Amino acid sequence: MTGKTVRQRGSSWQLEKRPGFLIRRLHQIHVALFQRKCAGFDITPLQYSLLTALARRGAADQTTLAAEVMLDRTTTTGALKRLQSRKFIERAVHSRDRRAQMCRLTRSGERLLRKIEAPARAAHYETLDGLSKAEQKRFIAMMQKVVAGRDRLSETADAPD
Amino acid sequence: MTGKTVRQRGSSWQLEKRPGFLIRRLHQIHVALFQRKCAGFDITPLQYSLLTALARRGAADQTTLAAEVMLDRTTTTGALKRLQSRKFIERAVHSRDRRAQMCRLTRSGERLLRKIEAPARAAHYETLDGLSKAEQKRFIAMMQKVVAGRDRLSETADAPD
DNA sequence: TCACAATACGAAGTATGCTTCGCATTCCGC
DNA sequence: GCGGAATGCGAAGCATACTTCGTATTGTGA
Repeated sequence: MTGKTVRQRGSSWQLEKRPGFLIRRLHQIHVALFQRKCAGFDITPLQYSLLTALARRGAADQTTLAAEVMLDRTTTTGALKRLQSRKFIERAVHSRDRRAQMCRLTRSGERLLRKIEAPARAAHYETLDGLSKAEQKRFIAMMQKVVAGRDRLSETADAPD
Repeated sequence: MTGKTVRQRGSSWQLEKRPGFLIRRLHQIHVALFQRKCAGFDITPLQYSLLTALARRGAADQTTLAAEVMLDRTTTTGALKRLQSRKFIERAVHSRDRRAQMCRLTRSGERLLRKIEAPARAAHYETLDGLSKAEQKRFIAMMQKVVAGRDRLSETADAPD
């Protein structure tokens, strides 16, 4: 109270210019948009990613799926359980490796995936509304560039400080 | 099993090209990097945003802070409580409006903010490693463009489908 | 074969982030 | 000054997301 507060010195930089802050906002916007566009289905972006990965692979254990969508195993398991409880996927112990839970789409899951594709795609691209088509392309390319090379979870530049 | 699965038809598009997926990865990368760079302080990006906002304002009620960092009230309250429990901020009922909780930095919070600024800034910019300086500038500008106009939470294009 | 490493999970704990509901207080029109 | 609207919070519930620790199973080398 008596002393001078820290407030906004020359060295501070605006919240709205920090990459991390903007990224969080983008994420927030995308999730909200996805929920809106896919309202009737009650599916989250993560669940959609998992269903997609499962469709591509046909069947897979949870660790493989986690790697596919770039998530840790625990979070992945939680989402898969929720999908299972809604009968979109089946989970069963692998026949030859009883440690593993093999997952696959149910008919219902396949149907869902077909119906949700259009609105999901719309949500993904509407997130970048405000950018021109050309800018969107550049933006996506840049994101891929940033993400490239950081394939492993938490592997974010092992260089020393 | 008997029928054909959904797997990867012409209309499906790769996980790694979806804006939303890439944004989630960026967010993930930034958070991990922030934790690494600011390891000794045990502060999250959100907490850092709140401390910054508080420093700028001097003191503020929770709703104002939530708007400042673009978060819903409940999440903000949770983070503020954690900051309070670690004595980085004080929370007290407003003298003239007993509904409101006024927050302000403690000395300890001010000290923390000064010490954490450099590594935090480094984390924000290292997130965009892989892009040249010029690209980083364009990237940030594009993010601001996307975010602009969606000021309110969940306000993600009120246009009809 | 038998100890040991690697693997696939699960449980628990913490933090973020949202929604809906409800309470207390304040403000505002009359 | 009084009744209802608006405001600031809190609680509960769900989903994401990470870490650490423990357990069961498999594979491997001596």
